Amino acid sequence: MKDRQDVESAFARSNLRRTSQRYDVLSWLYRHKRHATAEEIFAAVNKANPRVSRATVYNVLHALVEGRLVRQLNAEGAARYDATLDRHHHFICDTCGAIEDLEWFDLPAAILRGAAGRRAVRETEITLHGVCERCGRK
Amino acid sequence: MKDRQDVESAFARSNLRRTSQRYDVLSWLYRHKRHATAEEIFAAVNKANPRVSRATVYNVLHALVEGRLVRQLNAEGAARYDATLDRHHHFICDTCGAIEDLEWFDLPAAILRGAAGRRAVRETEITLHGVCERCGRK
DNA sequence: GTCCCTGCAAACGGTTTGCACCCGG
DNA sequence: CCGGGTGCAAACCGTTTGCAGGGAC
Repeated sequence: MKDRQDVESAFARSNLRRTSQRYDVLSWLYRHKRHATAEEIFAAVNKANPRVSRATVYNVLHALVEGRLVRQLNAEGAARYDATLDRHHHFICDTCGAIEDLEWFDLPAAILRGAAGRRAVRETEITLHGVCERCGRK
Repeated sequence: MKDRQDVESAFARSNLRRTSQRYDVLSWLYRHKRHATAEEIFAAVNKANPRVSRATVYNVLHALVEGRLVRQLNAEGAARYDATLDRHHHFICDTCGAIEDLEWFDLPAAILRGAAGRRAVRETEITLHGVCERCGRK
């Protein structure tokens, strides 16, 4: 099963201690939808394995973000988490609040260089805001 | 004095009822640094005019965002607010957490169109993450 | 064996709410 | 005068913390 290998190799790559709770959270993120809140993750993972507490889900998410296995997205209300299997940007609907993924594209290098000046850029985050297809049809 | 005119004309443009609390908040945003949290705004405005309560600052900020006079930035922890006198992007330092403004630049139209598909885009938000000049020098 | 991780519950910070009063149009 | 805006305090929700016990390496 592919998921399991992905999770194990992610731990191997990352120098993070592999605990069952970390395994459960990361594997859930690989298997489920992006943009989940910590609370959603806690509910799902704790249901499957009650040996995972709320505080630990928060701890684990921080560790995974720190180890670059998971990406944190600051939205209104609660933070949202994505396993970083592939890079992508986001679209947020003004009307219904849905967060949709957009395929990855690069900011042209010349523009990026001009904008960044002397700062060292690690990541470019692009979020489009507007009206999603579903809301636009009404 | 220029500020006052800006604030008044912003209310005229926006169809928002002009109350003294709204005036105080918007005028403070015009006169002070960007990226202030609601709490910072409350502290400053309430000090100058105790007739402004915390709840009202939150109400007012929502109304101003709704009326497009102010932009809301979702960062870690608390939301941050900018009066939208000019458009700009942001840089957030991984090390010290500072939020710096970047001059406005457009995402090339062809790229934007490709990314958006059929969605109606109202705004493009670009946030660069990395290490700021000050932290990079250490 | 050591240190880091975990579980629990209490605390915390930012934000929202309910309701009576007030003021702008 | 009407309807939306305001002040206050309590409630709420997402998140963090302190500490005792447990598991990874």
